[in-house]
Amino acid sequence: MNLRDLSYIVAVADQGSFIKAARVCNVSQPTLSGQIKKLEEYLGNQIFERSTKSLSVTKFGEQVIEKARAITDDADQITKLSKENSDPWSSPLRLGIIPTLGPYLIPKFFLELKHKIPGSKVFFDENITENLLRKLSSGELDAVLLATDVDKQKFNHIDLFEEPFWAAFHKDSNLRNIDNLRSSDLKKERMLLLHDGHCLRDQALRVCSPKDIDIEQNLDTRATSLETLINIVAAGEGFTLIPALALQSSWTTDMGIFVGKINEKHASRKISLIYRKKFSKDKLLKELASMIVEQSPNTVKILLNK
Amino acid sequence: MNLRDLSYIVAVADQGSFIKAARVCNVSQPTLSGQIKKLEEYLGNQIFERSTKSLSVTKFGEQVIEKARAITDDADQITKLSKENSDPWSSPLRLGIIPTLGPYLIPKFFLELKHKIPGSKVFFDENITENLLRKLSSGELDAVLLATDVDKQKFNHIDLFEEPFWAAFHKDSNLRNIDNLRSSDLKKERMLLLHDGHCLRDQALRVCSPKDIDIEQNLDTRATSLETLINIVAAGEGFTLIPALALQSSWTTDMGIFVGKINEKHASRKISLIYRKKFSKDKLLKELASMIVEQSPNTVKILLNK
DNA sequence: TAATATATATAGATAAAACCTATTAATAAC
DNA sequence: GTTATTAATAGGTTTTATCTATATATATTA
Repeated sequence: MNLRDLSYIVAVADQGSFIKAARVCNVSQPTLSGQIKKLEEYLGNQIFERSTKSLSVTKFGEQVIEKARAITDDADQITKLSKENSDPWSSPLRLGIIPTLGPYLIPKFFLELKHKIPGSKVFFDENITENLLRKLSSGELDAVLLATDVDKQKFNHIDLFEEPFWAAFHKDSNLRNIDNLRSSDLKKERMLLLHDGHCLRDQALRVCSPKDIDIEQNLDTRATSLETLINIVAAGEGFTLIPALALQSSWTTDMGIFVGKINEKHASRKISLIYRKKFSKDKLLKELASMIVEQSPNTVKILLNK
Repeated sequence: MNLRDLSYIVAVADQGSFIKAARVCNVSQPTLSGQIKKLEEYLGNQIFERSTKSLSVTKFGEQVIEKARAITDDADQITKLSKENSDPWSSPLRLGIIPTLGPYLIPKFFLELKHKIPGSKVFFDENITENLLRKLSSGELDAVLLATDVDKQKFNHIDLFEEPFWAAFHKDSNLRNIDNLRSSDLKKERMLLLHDGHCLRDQALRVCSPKDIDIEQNLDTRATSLETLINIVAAGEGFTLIPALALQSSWTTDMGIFVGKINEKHASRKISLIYRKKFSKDKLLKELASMIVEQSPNTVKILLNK
């Protein structure tokens, strides 16, 4: 049995003639007759009763043709699906992003994307790195925006920019008096951290491991968001590291918090777009990547310019 | 696109591996890979994202596989249909029969048929010859039982038996005194006839055209059934011709009607089973024909014995 | 770091099938 | 009897599916 054969019998049923059906199917009449004969032999039953001057459908043929119509219709739907899908934006891009980046980066490019590509749709999943990579591997997500290097064998990556860390501290902190802030200055202060799993936690610890934090005994702070950290800083409990994009001027104006950029090369994190090596819509991701870089502030546009 | 290709992608989706799917489909792995690749190229979109150590289905692939499952399921149904249909009695035999034969012949073979072939089903259509032949041509009926010769070029026929005509007359009729009844005897009496279209009407007129009937002016009787005719005979209005199978002994015992066989060769009609030349279940009809002959009384079993 | 095992892709050859043209057969209409 | 129409048959060509053998890529193991 064969999709083509089924379309042949549907055509004969519709046209009431082998010759006409052959024309509709763009084949010669002997081809059509032969294929239908073979199908009937394969099925062991006649579909048509034919003579030179009359053609009728057997009871069995009626049942077969009904199914054949369903099949050819579904096959047409597959063709239609593939036409629709040849627009890479026909289905939403499923994009994962870490929580310390999502709320600050998404507003910078999302409106522009909607504007430049009106049909574009993005489904965002804000989650910690580990979960995002698992979902990326399983195909639940199409791409993820991370601040962590990943296995270059397993995934492709487009580096977007280098995001510097800033220190955020209380107005009464000693740090306020330091002009050119360095990580060594921070080691004297108490550092506030996010929960396990947040890559920013590890990044902050890599930049500096200050006093008063006994990582081994898990006695450090474990906030679930940058906002919470800032609130603790505002309460005078310590300082924290903030990635550049998350900085808000209102912290200084309303909350008595001062911020200072850490002037060291390693005091930053690299933001990359990660996707599966065989992901078919990689072209779309390259577009997205350049749009994100374009819409990002100059302070972070480092990587792609060099 | 191809039914086989669709079953390949369904197998890969089910097995989660090209190699395993190839085993399930009884083809080599390169064959399966090649065909799926071709299908993806034809559709212009990836169905699977594959590497040597992981396999996932694209969003597009999910939609295609859903349709592919529907298609392969329907294809299986066609195979199932053809298996069911290879029993010729899987669908009812649609059998036409003329009204002057149906009520008397059907009881003679129907129970025996049910007994010998338990799965057999017959759908009867009792109608006049013209309608039956129209339905036979169009395929609405599979075969018809007629007392009329038909175009041997167009239809096949199995002759069953020769059914003699009897005269049925009132006990006071002059015919009662005739020992060896002949058609010439009947011409002196008034003959009662069925409506136009009933073949028995024409057959009766062929046997004898008695007095008191002005066929041209349509002044003859036009009953719609043999029962009605018999009632008119019982009322003493004339005589009628009755085909042998329709004779009832109660007519004489309860209604004062006498019957006599017309001892002439042409005073009979031939009952045949007619079907389209290309009808695929002709074997089944031959079975049915011999069963009818077998179950018919000896008085009519003439044709098949010679 | 190399060796092994596993999965998919590629290459080239072979076998199967679908297809075409030309012709025949059957039937209906003239 | 001739012509027109429709389906079936015959024989040859092209296309396609399939196979085996091999290459490539990636985990796992030694």
